[in-house]
This record gives sequence, C-alpha cells and structure tokens, in this order.
Amino acid sequence: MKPSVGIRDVAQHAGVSNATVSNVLNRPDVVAPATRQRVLAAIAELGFVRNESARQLRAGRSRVIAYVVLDAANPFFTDVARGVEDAAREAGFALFLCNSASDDGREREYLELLHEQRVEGILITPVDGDSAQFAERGTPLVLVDRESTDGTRCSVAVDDVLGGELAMTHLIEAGHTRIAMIGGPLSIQQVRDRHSGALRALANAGLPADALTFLETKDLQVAEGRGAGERLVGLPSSRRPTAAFCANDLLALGLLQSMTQQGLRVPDDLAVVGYDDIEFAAAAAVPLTSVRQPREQLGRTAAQLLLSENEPDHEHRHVKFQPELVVRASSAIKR
Amino acid sequence: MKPSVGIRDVAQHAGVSNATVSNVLNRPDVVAPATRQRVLAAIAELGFVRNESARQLRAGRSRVIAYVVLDAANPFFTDVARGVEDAAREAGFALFLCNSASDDGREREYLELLHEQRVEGILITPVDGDSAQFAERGTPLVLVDRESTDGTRCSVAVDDVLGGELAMTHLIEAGHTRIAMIGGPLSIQQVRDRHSGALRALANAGLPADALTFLETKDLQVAEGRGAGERLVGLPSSRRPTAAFCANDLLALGLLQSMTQQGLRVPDDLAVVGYDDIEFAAAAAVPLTSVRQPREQLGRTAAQLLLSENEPDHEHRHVKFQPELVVRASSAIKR
DNA sequence: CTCAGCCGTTAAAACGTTTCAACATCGAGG
DNA sequence: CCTCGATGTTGAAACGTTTTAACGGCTGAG
Repeated sequence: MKPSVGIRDVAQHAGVSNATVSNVLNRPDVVAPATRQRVLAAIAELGFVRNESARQLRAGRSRVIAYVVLDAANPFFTDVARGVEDAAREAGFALFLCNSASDDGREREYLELLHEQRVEGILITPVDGDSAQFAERGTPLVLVDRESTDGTRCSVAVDDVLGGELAMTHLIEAGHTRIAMIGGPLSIQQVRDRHSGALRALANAGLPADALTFLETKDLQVAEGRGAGERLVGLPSSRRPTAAFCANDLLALGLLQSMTQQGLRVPDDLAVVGYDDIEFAAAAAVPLTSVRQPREQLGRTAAQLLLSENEPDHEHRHVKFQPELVVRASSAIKR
Repeated sequence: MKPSVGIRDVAQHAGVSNATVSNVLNRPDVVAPATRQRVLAAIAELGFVRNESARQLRAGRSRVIAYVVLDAANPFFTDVARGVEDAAREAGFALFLCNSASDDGREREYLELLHEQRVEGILITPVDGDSAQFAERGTPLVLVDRESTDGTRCSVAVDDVLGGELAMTHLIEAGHTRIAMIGGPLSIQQVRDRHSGALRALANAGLPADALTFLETKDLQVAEGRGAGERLVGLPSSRRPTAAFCANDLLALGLLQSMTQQGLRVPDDLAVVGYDDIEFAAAAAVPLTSVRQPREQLGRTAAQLLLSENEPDHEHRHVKFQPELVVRASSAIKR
C-alpha cells in the first residue's frame, strides 16, 4: 500500500545524501547542527521509520536479546523476566520473551527462530536440564535458574539443595516425623536438588530415610497439587504424613485448595511448605510458608552476564544465590 | 568469530546456484528430489542458519506478530497471551511478547521498536484507552480487551458493563445495601465500564446511588488492594460497607489478605467479589467469587482477527464476549 | 600565495537473502 | 526432424541500510 519511505527519500527531501541521514540516525554529533535539524524535520514530515532488518543485515548487530521462559503463567518466572527486562533496557536492548511452556519441541522451535533472527544473546530456563543439548552456534547463551554443568557457558542459579534443606529442617523442628515431598517430574533438576536437600535435612536430624515419602507429579501446576492432595487424603490416617513440602508454590496452592475442599485443616491436619514465595503465596487460603528466591535479581544478573559475553576478556561464570525460608501460618508449630 | 556460513557457501558446497538453495528453503516442491537432498545435506553439514534479516529485507514479510501486554505479572494477561500464541503458531507465526507494565513510555518505545522491526501485526492492550493515539503507520493493529471507538481497526473485548452489573446485582440480591467498589485509576476504560455496570445494577434494584462508594486506587495490583482494605476498615463501622466489588482479582486478593490480617472475616464482615477469575482466585484465603472472562479465547480471536487483516476484503470487526459470574465462598448469602 | 589539516558531506560498496526472467534439457506429438 | 511444453536450474537485480575512503571547501600557518 504505502510505498514505505526509506532513508533515501528522506535524504532527497532534505537535500542531502543518504549517508548523512544515516549519520544523523547513528552518530548525530558528527553532522552539522543545521543539517541535522533539516534532516530531522524531513524524517518527521515523511514519517520515516528505520528498517531494522536492513540495519541489522548491514551492521551485524541486533540490539535484541531473548528470554526463553519455562512457564509464562508461573509468577516466579514473570518476576524473573521483569529483572531481565529492566537490565536489558538499561543497556539499550529490547527483550524478546518466548514461552516454551515446558515443551521441548516449542523450545527447540524458538531457539531456531532466535538464531535465524540473529539475536545478540539468549537467556533460557531449559525444559531439560541437560545443557549440552544446545549446540554452540555462535550466539551467547546463559542458563537461568539452572546450573551449567560443563564450563562452556554462564549460568545463574539458586542453591536448591540448600532450599530443600531449609524447608525440611523447618518441618522437622516443628515436630513432624512423617513428611511428604510433592513434586515432579524427576527429570527436572530443581525437583531433584530440592529432594536431595530434604534428604540431607533428614540425615542431619538423625531420622530414618523412610520418614520422607516422595509423591511424584506430572508437572508443577496447581492442578497437580490438587491431585496430590487427593492422593494424600486417600492414605489410611495412621500412615498419612502430617506435613508436606511442595516443590513449588503452585503445587502448594493446589494442595491447600484440595485440603480445604476435603474439610481438612492446614496446618493442624497437614502442615504445608511451598517454594518460590510468589506473591500469591502470602494471599493464599492459609498464608503459605515458602522458600524465597531472589527473583528479579536472578533475572537481572543473568541479563548482565549475557551482555558481558562479548567483552573481549569474558570468562564464563556461575553465579549461585542463597534462598531464604519465610515462615507463615501454613506450617505453624505442631503442639 | 565464525565466518557465518551463508546461502552461497551452501550452494557452492552442494554444487548448485544460490537460487536453488533458496528454493529448497522456500518452495521445496519445485526442486528435483535429488538436488534437494544434496542441498539439505550441505545445509546440515555446514550448520547453515537462514539469516532472517536478509530474508525479511528482501521478501518484505516477517512471520512475526507481537502482543504488547499491559501487565505480564497479571495471570489474566498470561492466559490471554497463551491464546494468542496458540493461534499464532497454528498460522506459522512467531510471537514477540512485550510488557508495557502499564507505563505509556514503555508502550511507545515498544511500538516504535516493533514498527522498526516491521512485524506483520500488533496486538495491544493499551495503557491509555484512547485508541486514536496510534498513528496509523501501515502495520495492522488490533485492540485486545479494549473496544475500538472509531471504526478504524479491529478490537476484541468483553462486555465490562455487563460484568459490573452481574457482580453488583449478585451482591444486592445477597442483601447488601452499603457496597464499595474498589478500582482505579479511572483513566482505565475497564474500570469505568465496570463501574457503570455497577451503577446500572443499583438503578435496576431501585437503590439510591449513594449505596455505592467508589474507592479509587492507583493501579490494579495486590498491594493497592491491601491499602484499600485498610482504608475500608478505618471507616466507622456504622458507615462501613458490608460488601466490596473489586475491579480485578489482584485487588480482591489484596483486600482479602488485609481483612484476614486485621481480624475481619470474609464474607461475614465483608463480602468480596473480584473480576477476571484468575486461577488463583479459587485458591485464595476464601475462595473468591469473580466475574469470569473467556481469556484464552480472547487472545485466540484477537490473533485470528489480526492475521485476517491483510486479506483483500477485510473489514474491521469488533468482537465482544459475554462475561459470567462464578459464585464462591467470598460472597455467601448474608443472613 | 601555497599548503597542510580539518570538517562536513558524499558516492559507492557491501550485507545475505528472494525473485524473476531466461535458459538448458528432455520427451512427446506432429 | 522440428516444435512445443514441461521441468529444473541459474544469473543478476533488487531490498534499505551502514560504512569507508575520498572529496571539496575553508582556515590558519608558513
């Protein structure tokens, strides 16, 4: 429809060459103020919008980074994304947000797309923990909320083993001796780490390993938490756990909901501890005890690490943050 | 670093011309199977990745649409985004997700960026309801969850006046005669519409207009809901409303939290109705009565409308969905 | 008066694709 | 044997920028 006004139309209209227009756009200081004004006027008048494809093709740079997020519906990740976005925009980069929705097919598609787009860098919380899957293709890539096992790239993570230990120790100290851990699938590194931490806490307290029952779920969504709650209530009350440690807050919220529906009280009949400390955890049916992670900072740090990748003396780093237990009503002391 | 293998390297390696390689990429059926295999082998061997910038520059198409979302941390919008993404990927488009975070500066920046990127189309839930602000620049644009006042573009919305009326009628029928509406700022069309609906319900029931007190908030986040709760409790109990209708669920959750903290019971001391029916509404301290909107469908429809824009006989349409009241414990009948 | 140096501007060459008209090759139909 | 159409392939011209080296005009020093 519209013949799409280009840099040369502007040049003609302002009576200069297109190189000058390009200079006005990219190095305003190098062009004489008078001409600059004239060019800017022409740009405004013609409604010129720079064609980023052409720019990128020629310049080789793209001013865009991407974050491939594991689950855009999980508030934990939207908070991380906010940190990423803030850091990116401070550095003059735009953020391309992609949602793999825990589907490795989608993840692959998006990575392919991003490579084709020649983004400057990629942040990713991968579906599969195995970071070796990302064939190096020249685009800097840093792992978010996952630890890089090999030293081939940067990563920013939180100590999930410690987090699991904190949660579990808290429940043990509250007097619980039959505890369930709810989470899954075990293919997720996070779940495994938090479980290891829980086991470590058990060992530290001198409790037998069978004091902890692991209930595996298919994913980390609210619905699975509800399902786990039903499974839990189905157990004979003599063998039923008196406390549950959920691998994330969504599961915990589902579990809470299921307890309320079935007429059980939290924390009296079942103490519950979640993980992530999302904003909704404090507003839950019973305010949720949870393991807090520095979400925005996670994202912010990851973005900064990514943007430092093309500095000449860059060395891959592995940042690890410490989680922190936030105690609320859902795990009040057992009397 | 890597000399970036291009289409002509592939061509040379496979012993064909670059036009043929391009054909393999874009019209595989037109090239002889034998050559196609040879080219594909070369692509795999050299690790060729198509340069999307160059493609786009030449072809003029971009295979990317964008959704500028108002608040990525609000589950309502992530659900809409999911609908958008599904529809987009079905049509072979990728989705660029941008978060304006209710900041019109950010919104403008993103729109500028998207125009420069020459995306095929833009979906947007604008910060400011005034849709005339978007100077037509050749990129199709459809409004999501906002109604287009002029007929210059498509929009997909939900009948917010009806939603407000449903919520309010419900509270009135439950016997409440002093009701607060919490929401803001009034510059947001949604808030105004839901308020009008509430007033209409009032009129229908023959109640005086001052039965509804409007408490304006600065935004629609959880924290403002908490603040409103404190303001509410500060009122002398003789004049304190017995029910509150919140302009969205985040506010309602904050309000709920504040009530619990201050030792008031919901719904006995205060009945609460939210709006959006996000997943967390059902898992709240007291399961929340809310007005449900067809979230995914909203997004899906918007994307389909957008993608139909460049059909030759396209006419701008304004789709409007009906909301639905979901009654839960937070507004149980007053006895 | 000449020349070196500076400043602002420019012409033209990339960048890596897609696309189109043109070109071979081949088999079939006249 | 010639022509025709179909099938596959190709050379070269775009697309709209950025970038580089060169250019002309001016100033001040010699």
